[in-house]
Amino acid sequence: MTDRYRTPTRRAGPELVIRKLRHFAPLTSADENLIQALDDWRHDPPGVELVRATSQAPPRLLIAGWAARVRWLTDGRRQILGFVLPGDGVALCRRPHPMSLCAMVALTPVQTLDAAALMQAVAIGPNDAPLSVALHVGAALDEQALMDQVVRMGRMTAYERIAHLISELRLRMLMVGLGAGEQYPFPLTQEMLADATGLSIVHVNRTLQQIRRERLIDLHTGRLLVRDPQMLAAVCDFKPPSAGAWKPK
Amino acid sequence: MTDRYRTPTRRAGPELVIRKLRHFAPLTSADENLIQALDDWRHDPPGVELVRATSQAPPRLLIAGWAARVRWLTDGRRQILGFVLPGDGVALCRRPHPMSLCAMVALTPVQTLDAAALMQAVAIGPNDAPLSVALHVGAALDEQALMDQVVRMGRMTAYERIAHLISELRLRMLMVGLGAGEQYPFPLTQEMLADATGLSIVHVNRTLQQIRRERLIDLHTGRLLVRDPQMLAAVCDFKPPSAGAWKPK
DNA sequence: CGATGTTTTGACTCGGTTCAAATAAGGTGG
DNA sequence: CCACCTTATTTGAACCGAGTCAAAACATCG
Repeated sequence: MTDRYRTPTRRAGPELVIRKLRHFAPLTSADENLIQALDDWRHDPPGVELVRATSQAPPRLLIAGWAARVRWLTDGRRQILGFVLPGDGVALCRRPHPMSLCAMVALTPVQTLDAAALMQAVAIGPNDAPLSVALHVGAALDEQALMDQVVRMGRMTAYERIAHLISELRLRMLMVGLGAGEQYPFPLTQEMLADATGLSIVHVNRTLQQIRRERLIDLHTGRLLVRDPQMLAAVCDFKPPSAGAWKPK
Repeated sequence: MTDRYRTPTRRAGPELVIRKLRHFAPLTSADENLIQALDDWRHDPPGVELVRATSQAPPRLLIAGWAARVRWLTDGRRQILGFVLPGDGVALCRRPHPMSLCAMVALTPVQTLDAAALMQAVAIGPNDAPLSVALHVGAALDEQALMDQVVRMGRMTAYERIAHLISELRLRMLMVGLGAGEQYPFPLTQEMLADATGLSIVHVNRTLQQIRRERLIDLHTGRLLVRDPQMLAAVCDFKPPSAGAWKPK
């Protein structure tokens, strides 16, 4: 695999996180400095279990590369519960609890940053401090995403599921400032999409072709071009997480 | 509808909650008294929105009757995200956040109890107080249930989905002491089961018949008899929420 | 250049949906 | 207690969305 997903420099990485959290609360410059100052980097190759389902993992931030939250059935079937994008947390849960709720696996080469100092600061400060609020809103959005995942697989057609998932990923990338001009990095294989949408690989392939044929998206070699974001959202009843949760720019 | 689901007396209701939380942490008698002392009751008929998706609701405890967390697509399709059983929380989320994440609807006549005093006590006390821990574990289990829901609909057959869902509900009822001798209240219609499992009503019906034919369960007029809990769990790879989260009796 | 993983295509099958109608169960009012 | 209404369950038959199997075409990388 190329190092296409390892691009962020020392400064650009934390910048992603700040950009995301600023959507949720007006960070103080102290907050931003705190995030900029994180420096315990770590690189992992694809396939690595960043979080094990059974044990508790230390909190980190994903700075570059993609990961997925995953569950396996004993017979080998795999279900992806959600994707983890740059700027998202890894084991950032604030519940004081010995068990992490599911495994997280790197899908590409991945860079993470230790976030213990961040969580420490939040734990000490008041519950309504901007940083704390921002993290809570982020956690709420994660939960919303999990609910969207349920609705997709419970009540949507293959076509809608994929359009909806892509709409979600697009919005999340937009929020952290990844991609420009409706062009985004998209390192997912069709197998990963299948495991995330509850479809077979073959059917994902055919459905993608249909969406492409209808000129809603373009998808080649790790790059996604969303030709018609509005139509893409319309065909699958995609609605950005409800008003009030965060204010888009 | 009968008043089959309105049975708990003034004392038996809170008892359910205590029984549940005791699985998660050794409550102090002060904790238990606090719960017993809650007394702002409320009764609602089936169909009532206990929580609206858009606004924030005050925290309550469900004491009698069943509810469901629900999402609607604009064309009317409905998805049930999970069921809420006696002893469970209603809007018990501890995130200080203006948005509730999805609607909750009463499926039967329902009794709830105001839990503001409970949340207040927890907010004041330390984070590792037993009561606080218990609520956190409860929240973690809720999240696990949501993940199970994803796996069911993403990667399981109709037969497995229903067996798995019933296994989950059985375990949760066991935990609060509802039902005895493998016989449990079961107020769900096949339409509700369909909306929860992502299947059609007709197919739920046929699948239930198959499970009955195989003598795993018996299901009549609001009562569930689990004839073979182990086999029921085995056929769908059901595993109780991972060890450490709570210790079954 | 071969080796490996990913995407694509075709043909066939099947699990689950849909539509429509019959039957059963509960709830209500006389 | 019966007649009636409504809602829930059950059945049958036709259909279709998505899965499976197998092989070909592409990419990417060492």
